[in-house]
Amino acid sequence: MWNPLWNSIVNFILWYEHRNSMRLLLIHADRMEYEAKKKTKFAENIDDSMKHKALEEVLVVFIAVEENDDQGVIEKAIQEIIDVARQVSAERILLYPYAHLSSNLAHPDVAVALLKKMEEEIPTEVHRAPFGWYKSFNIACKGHPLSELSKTIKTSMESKALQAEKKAVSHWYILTPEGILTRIEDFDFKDFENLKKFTDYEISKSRKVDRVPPHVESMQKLELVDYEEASDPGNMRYYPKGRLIKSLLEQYVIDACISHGAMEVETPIMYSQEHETLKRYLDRFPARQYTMDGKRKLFLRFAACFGQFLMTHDMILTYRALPLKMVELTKYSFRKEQRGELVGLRRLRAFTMPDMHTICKDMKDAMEEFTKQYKLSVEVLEGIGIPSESYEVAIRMTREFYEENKDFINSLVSVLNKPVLIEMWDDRFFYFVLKFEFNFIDSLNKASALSTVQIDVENAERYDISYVDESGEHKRPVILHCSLSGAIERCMYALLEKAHLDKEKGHLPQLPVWLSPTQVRIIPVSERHIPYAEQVLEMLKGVRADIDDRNETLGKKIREAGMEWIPYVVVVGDEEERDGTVTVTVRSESTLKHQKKITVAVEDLLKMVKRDIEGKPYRPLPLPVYLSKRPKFR
RNA sequence: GCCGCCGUGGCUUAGUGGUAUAGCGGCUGACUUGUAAUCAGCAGGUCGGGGGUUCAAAUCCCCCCGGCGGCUCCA
Repeated sequence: MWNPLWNSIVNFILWYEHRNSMRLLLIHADRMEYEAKKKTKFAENIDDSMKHKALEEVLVVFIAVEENDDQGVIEKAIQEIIDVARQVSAERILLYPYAHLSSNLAHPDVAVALLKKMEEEIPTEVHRAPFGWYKSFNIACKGHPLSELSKTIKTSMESKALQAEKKAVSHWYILTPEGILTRIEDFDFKDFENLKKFTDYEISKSRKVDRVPPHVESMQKLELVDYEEASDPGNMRYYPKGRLIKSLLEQYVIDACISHGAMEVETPIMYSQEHETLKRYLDRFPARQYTMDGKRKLFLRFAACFGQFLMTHDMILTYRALPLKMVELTKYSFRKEQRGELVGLRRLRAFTMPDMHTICKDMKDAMEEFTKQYKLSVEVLEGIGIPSESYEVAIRMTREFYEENKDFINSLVSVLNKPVLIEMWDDRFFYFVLKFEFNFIDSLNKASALSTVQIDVENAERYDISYVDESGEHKRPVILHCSLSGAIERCMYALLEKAHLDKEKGHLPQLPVWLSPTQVRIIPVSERHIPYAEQVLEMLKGVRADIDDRNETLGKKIREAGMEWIPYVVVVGDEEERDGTVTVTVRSESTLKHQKKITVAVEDLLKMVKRDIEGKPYRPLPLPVYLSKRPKFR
């Protein structure tokens, strides 16, 4: 009898991770007897009748009152208890404060008050064990199917906020560069296949797929990134080549932010769960948080907003400094996304993104900045290797914002000169009034947001951020949230998926040259050509080149260079050595059947590669130069 | 989180009740190569983990972990 009871208590504690909820463990017992032995420092004052009780045919309700529990929770809990009591035909109820059900307890005064309230409001015979005493107890659980139940009663506050969001009704349109707003059911998608896919994805939510996305196979085969079973799902392992690509993208994107005028900062990755301002966020999105319950309860950030807003709160800001931009490359942002949503590099639980915030004087300035960042996002994605044909634009806003700023919205649409998906809400349910996203559409017709900018009209207030205007008055700024590229990992996903889409069109899959781990592979025809290969390597300064010195046939080395997606494959033998040239297979101009081969001077090859990578970050080869010395990672 | 499918050497995989198959990769040797896999030999497996059924489990049952897909969700 004791084992099942304690098992159920332990399971219960392990099972529930929810925050801000009252926790109940209900045991229908033949008999329950307790005795208050000794006071703890939280002990309530009680008369003798409460010190010892023995009850029969009783529903014992072990209760932990949690932080933020309120009247709404109490009502729901009472209803729950009454329902169970009726179901099991219990004659009486015993409320038994049991702190061990939770690691997030309410203040003792609050807990006692709420327990008393429950005692008063339960209509049947009800008893209450004293709060804050060390008690011995002896329970005889009946052991029928309903005799042991555990319940978590969630706060009504939280559910109200979530319910409101769920009620947000979306109106969908397509807006053309000519400024014509059409309801989606009336729009002719004939020439806009990708936009159709995106719209279907957003609205009809039909997402039938029976395949592993292609980028997952690529990221593993190319030895870029892999799953790490020993970690939490969605936390990846990066091999040297994957780390290189990620580093280069990170550098490129942060450079773009800085040359746009942003100040790079760094803020903590973890924050206190008790912090007044941050708490409200947590209440709204309790399940998506990585939390750590040590001596101090902490949670891991999901973006750099917290750190930057807390920093801005402490700053002295005048109108002269605005618009003011701050950026952090978040390594990492943590979001405990639901298990079933994590796929390869598409959605992770730990990811890196440029998170830039712009403090603007007013809505007018915010809109100006919004347009600049919209255009910059186009450039940045282009630079990364994701052209505008690969993604579709969504603009989401309140109806009010649209009605007041039609020309402005039209001007955004004309930037890329193609129709965009519009989502409108009658009321503002989120912290922003306007946002755009660029959504990559993959080979399985799934859409993923890359770049995004939002106009935030709520957080200046929440974080008490203000600036002093020309007349010396304190004013609330409007804040822009911007992620120029979206998550870096997601850019890698998009590049790999794009390579796969190109392959389906008959091209050889490839990464942009500046991101290719090996840019030039030098293959000596036989062992005696290795010294010349080394000479060529020496001349290719500032290029990631390596030498396949393995004891393999030429055919095999060529094949493997191809399977590594290497953009320039150089073969050197007697002829090249004699003439001081190289024979290069240019991947971007080849197909599997017909390879484009050119014989050029080494300097000319160097010029070709340099032209490809101009203006992009460079890092050296992440692996040994000689292939014979390389490990295999999988 | 819920539902479904999956998990065999580093990788891909055969094997549905009698302790396991092959290829690639690795190591050794031969060959010294001219544009997408040279030949031979050798080594390598607690069949994701735990429990159960059975004389006997990779195979059947239960639980857990991990992967994929769907639902839901994405500050």
